[in-house]
Amino acid sequence: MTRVGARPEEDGRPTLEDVAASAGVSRSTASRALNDDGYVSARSREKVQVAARELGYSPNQAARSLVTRRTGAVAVVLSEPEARLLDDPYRTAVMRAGYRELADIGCQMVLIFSDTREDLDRTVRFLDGGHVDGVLVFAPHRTDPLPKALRQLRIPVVYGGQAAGLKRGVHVVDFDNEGGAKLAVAHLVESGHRRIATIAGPQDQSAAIDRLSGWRKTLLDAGLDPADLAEEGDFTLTGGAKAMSNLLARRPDLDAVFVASDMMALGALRTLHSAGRRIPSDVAVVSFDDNATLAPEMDPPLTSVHQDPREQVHAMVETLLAVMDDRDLKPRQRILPVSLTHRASS
Amino acid sequence: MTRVGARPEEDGRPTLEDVAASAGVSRSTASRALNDDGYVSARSREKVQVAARELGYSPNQAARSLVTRRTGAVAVVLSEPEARLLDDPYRTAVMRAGYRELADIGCQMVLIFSDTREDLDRTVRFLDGGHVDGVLVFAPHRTDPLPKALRQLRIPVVYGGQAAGLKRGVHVVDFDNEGGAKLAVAHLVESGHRRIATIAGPQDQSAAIDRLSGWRKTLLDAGLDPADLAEEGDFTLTGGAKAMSNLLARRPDLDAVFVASDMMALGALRTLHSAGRRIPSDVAVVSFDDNATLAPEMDPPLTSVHQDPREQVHAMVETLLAVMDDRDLKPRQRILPVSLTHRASS
DNA sequence: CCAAAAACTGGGAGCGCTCCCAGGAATGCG
DNA sequence: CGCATTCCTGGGAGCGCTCCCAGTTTTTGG
Repeated sequence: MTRVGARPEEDGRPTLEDVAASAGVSRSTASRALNDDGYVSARSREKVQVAARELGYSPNQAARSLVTRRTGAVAVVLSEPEARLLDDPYRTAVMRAGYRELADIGCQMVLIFSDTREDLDRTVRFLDGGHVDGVLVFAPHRTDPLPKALRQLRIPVVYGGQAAGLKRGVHVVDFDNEGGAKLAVAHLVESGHRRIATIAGPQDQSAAIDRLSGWRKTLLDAGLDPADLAEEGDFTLTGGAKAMSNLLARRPDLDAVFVASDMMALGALRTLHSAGRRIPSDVAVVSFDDNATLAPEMDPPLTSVHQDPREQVHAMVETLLAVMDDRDLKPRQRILPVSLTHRASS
Repeated sequence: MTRVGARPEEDGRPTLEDVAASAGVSRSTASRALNDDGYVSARSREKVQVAARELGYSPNQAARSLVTRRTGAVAVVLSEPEARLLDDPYRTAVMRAGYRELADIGCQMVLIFSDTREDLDRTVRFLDGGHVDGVLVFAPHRTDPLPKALRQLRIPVVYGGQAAGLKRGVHVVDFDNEGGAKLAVAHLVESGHRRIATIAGPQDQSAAIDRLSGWRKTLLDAGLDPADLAEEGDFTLTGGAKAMSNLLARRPDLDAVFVASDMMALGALRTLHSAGRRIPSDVAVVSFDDNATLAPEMDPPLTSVHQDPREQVHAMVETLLAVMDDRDLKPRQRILPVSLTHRASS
């Protein structure tokens, strides 16, 4: 067996020891040079960096995290039935935002879809296995068993939106859903509308519940009657379309509708168009999400309650870092403000 | 300092040594029992399992992968400009499918969005850092510098769709884009249509190019003239709508259109509706993707060329496993067949 | 010019695991 | 009953890294 060179040839991956040898310094010095901490002379640092580049060195993460007890990875868990997820542009935006925000702090995102019962076990096992330093969880459904299962975790967890069944003791970053709905409906009231319907989201989700209650409260405050004017959708396009036709059938006289998501609004618009209603003159429409690729692109462009996924994830990461810094930080509940983006549909 | 118990209390995480001690066996035996390999007596195995459960033991993955040289993770890289990605339901489906398929073989998916120039460096560094055992790459754009950069990787890579600028030497699983387009257009020809337009995808992507050429070839074979009947979209809803109105302006006499994606078809339908054309009697529409949450839900439901993301990812994972098994497997180019799903739009 | 401080270096220990190997216990068979 | 075979066990080495510490060199300043 003829083998050229020393260790690096063994399996193609040079180790820190190889770099050190090639640079003519010790492993310790090489480590200090590459992580630049501690005292290293400019000469040594230079030599080490050159050697590392020449050998194509990249540190073995497993070895590093074995001793540092840090993985440099954060999990983002999306707990939602499959079909929903595909349809929900807000979730897509969240993934993207998660990736960016975590990259900004030098962390890798590990995306986890948790849906079925067996997913739950696997998810918990994974998260508890030391693969990641922290977890961001989106589990909108109130009956979701995941949040309870996550209590046993030994790593920091931050929730995006209310965590099912865990009022206290967890870190949450949510949007002001009720406030946003009030904003939207108040705007419709001020514009002179009197028969303001709503297409609500599924009432097993806090966000949907809060948006519905915001609508109801604002109507009552304005002395308007909400009876017969609410219909529940499922946050999908077809769900929105169906809810809209139900509403039209029941209350053909409605003059405005507050829709709890952009996607459902897309469906509602389709129904309104084929029913020959003009927007906003016959029926004004205001929705919720203000998704960048949906709301402004519709016909007509939608007035929508603006919530920025990036902002939410940013706040979540901020909280996560705080918890990693101080393990028994007292639970933080942050409610982010929302605003109304005014467009042609109202 | 009063401290109860032994090591486990130190930082809350019991080690294999702790489990072994608690079970009254050696570390080696405990390891064998938990990974069930080698010889372990039923008695020992039982004791170890009980101890592990009681202590809430979960193995330290860093330590394990340090010695096994396996991480149990596979990266899925999506290289695409931000805006595109949000809009593209096929990509969402790919993420989901990737998660499922990888979970099935006991691997964790690490999702990576690579978009900007700096992403590229970070991505390569990460992939080469030993975080993952293999990579699945979706880089549809021909000018994308990523595939070239990935050549230096020391771990297996499999591409979904043609890899930019790398004809040979890489593993690819693609769909038969040209064949699918031919299927679609042939169907329109057989139904008696003669002025068959197309809304193509961006011509910097292989898939889009192949679909366009499939359309062209089929027309020529049928003795039809493709002149003035092709318009380029960008795979988005609004892009599809715009392309459709351009086509209508140029060729008001068109009687069918082959659209290169469901999303663009959604836009095209909108334009056709507001132009008062009836579907399929005035204009027949056939699209590409057959996305489960789009094609069947449209008005009318779309005839579409069916390609299953799950099938593609499955084949990619299969290939990946083969390469991990045999590092210098000769490059595999798999082309998956597609079929036509017939619905009301044609 | 010399002691103290600061700057720098290398070796050793050890993170928690798997794998190899030597040795002991149980079992088989002539 | 003796010996080979299978079964089972524990100890040791070592994966590649970081951190600690002791030792050496350089710089500082009275």
